[in-house]
Amino acid sequence: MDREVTLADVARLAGVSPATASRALGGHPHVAAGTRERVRRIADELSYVVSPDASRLAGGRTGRVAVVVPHLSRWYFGALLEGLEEVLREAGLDVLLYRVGDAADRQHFFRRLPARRKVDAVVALAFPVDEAERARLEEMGVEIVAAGGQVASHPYVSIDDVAAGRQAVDHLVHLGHRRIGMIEAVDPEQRAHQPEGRSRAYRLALADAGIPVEPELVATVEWGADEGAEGMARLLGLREPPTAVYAHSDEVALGAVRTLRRAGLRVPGDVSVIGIDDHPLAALTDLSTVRQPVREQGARAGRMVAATLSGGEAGEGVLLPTQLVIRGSTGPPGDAR
Amino acid sequence: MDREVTLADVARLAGVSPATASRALGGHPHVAAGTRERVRRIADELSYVVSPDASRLAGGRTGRVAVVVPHLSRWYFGALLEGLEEVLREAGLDVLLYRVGDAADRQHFFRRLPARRKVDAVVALAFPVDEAERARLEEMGVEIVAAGGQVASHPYVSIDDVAAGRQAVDHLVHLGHRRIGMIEAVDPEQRAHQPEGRSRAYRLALADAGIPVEPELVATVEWGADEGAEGMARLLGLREPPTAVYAHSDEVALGAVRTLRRAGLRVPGDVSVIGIDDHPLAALTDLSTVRQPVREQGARAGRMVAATLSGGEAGEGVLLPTQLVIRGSTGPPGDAR
DNA sequence: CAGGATGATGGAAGCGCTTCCGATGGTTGG
DNA sequence: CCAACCATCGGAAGCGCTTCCATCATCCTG
Repeated sequence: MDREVTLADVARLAGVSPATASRALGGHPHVAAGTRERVRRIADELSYVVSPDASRLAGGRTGRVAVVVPHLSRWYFGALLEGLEEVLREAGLDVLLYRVGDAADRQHFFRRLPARRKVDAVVALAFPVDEAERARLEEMGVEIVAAGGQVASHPYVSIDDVAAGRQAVDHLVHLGHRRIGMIEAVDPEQRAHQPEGRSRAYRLALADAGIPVEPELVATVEWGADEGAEGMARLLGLREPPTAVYAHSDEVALGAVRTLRRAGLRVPGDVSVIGIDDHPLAALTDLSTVRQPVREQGARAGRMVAATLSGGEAGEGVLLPTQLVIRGSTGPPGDAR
Repeated sequence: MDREVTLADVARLAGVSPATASRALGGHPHVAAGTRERVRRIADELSYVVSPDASRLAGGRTGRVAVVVPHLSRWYFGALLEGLEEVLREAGLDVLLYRVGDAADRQHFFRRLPARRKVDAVVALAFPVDEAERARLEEMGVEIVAAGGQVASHPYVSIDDVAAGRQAVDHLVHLGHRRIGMIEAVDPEQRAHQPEGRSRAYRLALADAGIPVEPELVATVEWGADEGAEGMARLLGLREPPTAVYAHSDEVALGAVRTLRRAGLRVPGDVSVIGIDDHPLAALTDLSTVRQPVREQGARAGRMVAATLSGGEAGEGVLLPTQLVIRGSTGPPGDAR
């Protein structure tokens, strides 16, 4: 079993001291250009890689980043993670995965992790980080980047939820719908006060169209397809049901569609349905939606992390564009084609 | 910023040397029971946790396990990972995530990771590990556990793919179908020679039922809903199309259903469709399937890892049971209800 | 051309832990 | 009652790296 290649090996081969070798590799100043080159070349030839453990112990970087995510089995989070992981891996950073669901998890996470200085940065995936938590991490010298959700005063990459929601609702309005319902999903595991752009978009769009907002047309459910189905049932129970429904996400919309079919109603003949995300199954089920670039958000967040850790600037927040995708689940009202 | 609690602190408080403290915490022999107790109590009070970095550097464990997974955005892998992560986190182990897709990734992974001794164990999620790779890890003292796929001669937790497939196909046979098609999905990123139990099950079930296997009734596609749709189209193009179709997984089955609907055929009136997995959307779309306990497989794998790392035995392989779930996508042939 | 400033490098300490090697003192058996 | 043992514990040496500090060799300025 061949021994590990150490810094000392590289230094010896390059004819310098370990101290200089370390500086050369770390890109520190006060190292002659020639020396730096030589050390780097030797290191490369030996395919030397610093030991994260030793480095970290001695006060350096760990080469690891924590990724915090509330769910793993939902497509959205998986795709986000996939984009992120790829970039991070290519940047030579290891990904430490933490699923943090409820409040207890959160508390535990924020108390434990930074104290052990296991990572150089944390990426919060669709995961609101509050001010106190942010301060805690900052204090410990850990960088933060958010993807799929904004963190006040921190680099993030996300979509404009309000704009996305408006694309969806405006589409329904343009089709001529006046009685538009919303199935609003809340995540029970997340803190309640999430500023819900998608819901706000609904009210804004209706207001702009001069349509009064009727509270009974808003069904609030927990996130999920079954819950979406239930929300739709609620809407169907109204004296005057909506002719179109805007769902918080595609999974919720898919649930709504099922309820409609079971009720013998045609989509979009009797009721139009639109979601948000462009989940792979949306294409399959011919669901109109607003596409957001999920993998891309993860990848961008990854690049931001890599950039800050290599000394550069992460840049400020980025909002990626969304795009209305019209499929077969939306049409003019009363169009019993 | 309060300093980290170190082993030295614990030792001092307990009135012993760091050496003894380390042994006490590590559960080594040759430590008086009383001393061990005392040290542990003090450590607990101070909520001391060993620094993985220092421990690893000094030749101990890292407290980390690598999880290798070919995909992240598919429900199956996410669910597997969710179960695994939860158990590992509770056991105090950190999860290092590696997505390893194609052959190049694999090679890179197996060459790099173990050499840097970053982890104590690796869990391969639905990821065949070949003999050479296994040997490489073993040689470096890294434990291996597989979930959702067997690894010869290593602890694993999985389902019996052949049995699951038979449950599905037998169901179609029992309903009276004689002309049964199969949409077989292969993962382009995985090595080709995966021993496909689900496909074997098809041939076995037909043989048992005395139905000749006709090659034209087997459509092989890449994994995915769209691909499933395409496979179904192929089957529909046959002179005599099948009256029932067995799909490799629910996503594939869902694609098949879409093709059938577009073709104006009723499910199950004209064609029955069954998948495997019990994907959340299967319930939603009323798809018959064979349920497998996905999260549970991940969790079990996690427990196996935790067990081996704490010195116990992981136990041999475990096959979890699957269960036929009859929904509305399967029915007797020619039942145009 | 001298004195200080600046740049490049090596020496050495030490991060927090594990473990080898001995030292110590109590046991046991002949 | 003494030698041989053994269980228990402390001392100390690193693991591989970063960084502080000291040391020279240059280089500039006046």
